[in-house]
Amino acid sequence: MENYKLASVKPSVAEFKVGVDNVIFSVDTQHNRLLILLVKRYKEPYANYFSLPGTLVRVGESLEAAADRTLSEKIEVENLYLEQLYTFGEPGRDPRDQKNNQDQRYLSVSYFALVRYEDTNLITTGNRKAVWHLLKETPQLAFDHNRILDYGYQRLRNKLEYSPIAFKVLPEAFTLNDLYQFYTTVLGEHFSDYSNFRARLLKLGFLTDTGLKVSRGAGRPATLYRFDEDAFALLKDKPLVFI
Amino acid sequence: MENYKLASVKPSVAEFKVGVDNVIFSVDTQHNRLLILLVKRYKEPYANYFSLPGTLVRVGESLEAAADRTLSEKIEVENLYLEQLYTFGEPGRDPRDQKNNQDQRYLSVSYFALVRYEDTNLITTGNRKAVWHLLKETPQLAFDHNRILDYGYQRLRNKLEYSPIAFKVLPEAFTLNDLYQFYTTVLGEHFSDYSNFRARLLKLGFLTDTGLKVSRGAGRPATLYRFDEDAFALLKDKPLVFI
DNA sequence: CCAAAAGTGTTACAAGTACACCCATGT
DNA sequence: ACATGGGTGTACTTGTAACACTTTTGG
Repeated sequence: MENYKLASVKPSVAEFKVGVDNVIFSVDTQHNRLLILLVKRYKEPYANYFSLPGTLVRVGESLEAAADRTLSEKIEVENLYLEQLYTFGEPGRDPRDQKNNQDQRYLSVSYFALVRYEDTNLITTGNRKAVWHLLKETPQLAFDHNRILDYGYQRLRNKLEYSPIAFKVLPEAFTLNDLYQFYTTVLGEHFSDYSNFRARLLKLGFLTDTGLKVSRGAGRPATLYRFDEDAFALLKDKPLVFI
Repeated sequence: MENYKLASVKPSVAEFKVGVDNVIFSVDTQHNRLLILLVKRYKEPYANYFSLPGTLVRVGESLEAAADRTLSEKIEVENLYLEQLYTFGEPGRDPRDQKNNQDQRYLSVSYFALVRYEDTNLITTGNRKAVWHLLKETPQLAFDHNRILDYGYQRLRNKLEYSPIAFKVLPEAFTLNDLYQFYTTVLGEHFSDYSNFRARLLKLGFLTDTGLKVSRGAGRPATLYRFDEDAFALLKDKPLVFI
């Protein structure tokens, strides 16, 4: 209302560039390590800091396409899960906001991704090569990326408990122990008793026995299971907790 | 990589205006009606269509501040819950994307709000006055706002099941029936047996008896309860389902 | 034969579901 | 007194948590 009294004080609309920043997780099941993809910045601001892989959205490009592009520029991966995370946009979150142009703002739409570690191929050419980092040893990141990462990690844990994203990222055939290790590395050692985890998962009925067995050194060979999309679809309405 | 071969084909970064669109819900407990706040557009594009209340983010303004501003321009409300919903930004989602300027994009960061119906005061001056609509009878909205609304409604239902937002929006003192009605109008008639709902809520221990009773016509007077923040804080880690 | 890994079973308890029933008030 | 809305109790089923146990392999 009061904005229209004087044309000269009518507040002006901000101009934005929109960045997409990706929180890309991967689980190295062999070594029980939860990994996060980071890139080292080579120019200001925050030169020599690590940051989340990101890019500015281009003309004619959708947000998700920008997220996908970042992924494919850094790693070659076939199997992944991708979803939007959160949008950060306070004035001043990017130092470039202040610099030359008072009206130029930078907004970050963050995306969350979980990729299959085994068939991930890091692209090491170019001057912004990406590397896997242990999540536990994440350094101080550029911009507000530590905050974005925290948010992404929270989402990862929630998603794992309430939806079947693990199966997008495990091998086609996997043992129940593989699955358990996967959950353990993300959610921590004591998220559930193995025996109860087994029982719950098998009772749900969307894991089908492939008939194949795999032997890992000594001990009884493990049954290989496969995720059955169709069987899962039948229960998609009900809670489904893996705790 | 290939972007650097020819400077002339280097893809260019898009310029954005950022809009904030609000999905504002309110529950009229007296009449068991779930309401959504809409405004009628008076100019192109989509003149005379209803749309979600929104605004463009101004210089120096945060996203959440813009959401708050929209709320306070349309309604006067003291008690509310507000959180970010999702960001929509495909090229072409706003007809203005194409129009004059090929590079100008419009991005929408949507916010979800739940406000207390009783102390809400619609501002009816100005040419974009807001009105409550029955959610069930939502008309076709401008832009992609029906999609945003659907997304917001989903979030409302989830939030109600897993977090105590209802108490931000109910009167200070309320009966268990008020609470039950609230849940019923949002989640549908058969979301839970009243007796079991009562038992579950009371067992959780964050509803404290005010000692006051209220009589609604015939029948036994109902106990007024109050939400105890501190008692609730103690259980904030564990699931908490109101189903 | 024994250690290691996989897989099964048991038991005690907590929570969820569907009811039937009792209580306090206005007319 | 009885209809009306508020509130309690119970019996049954299901889920959870902790743990002991059996099976099948390699060395």
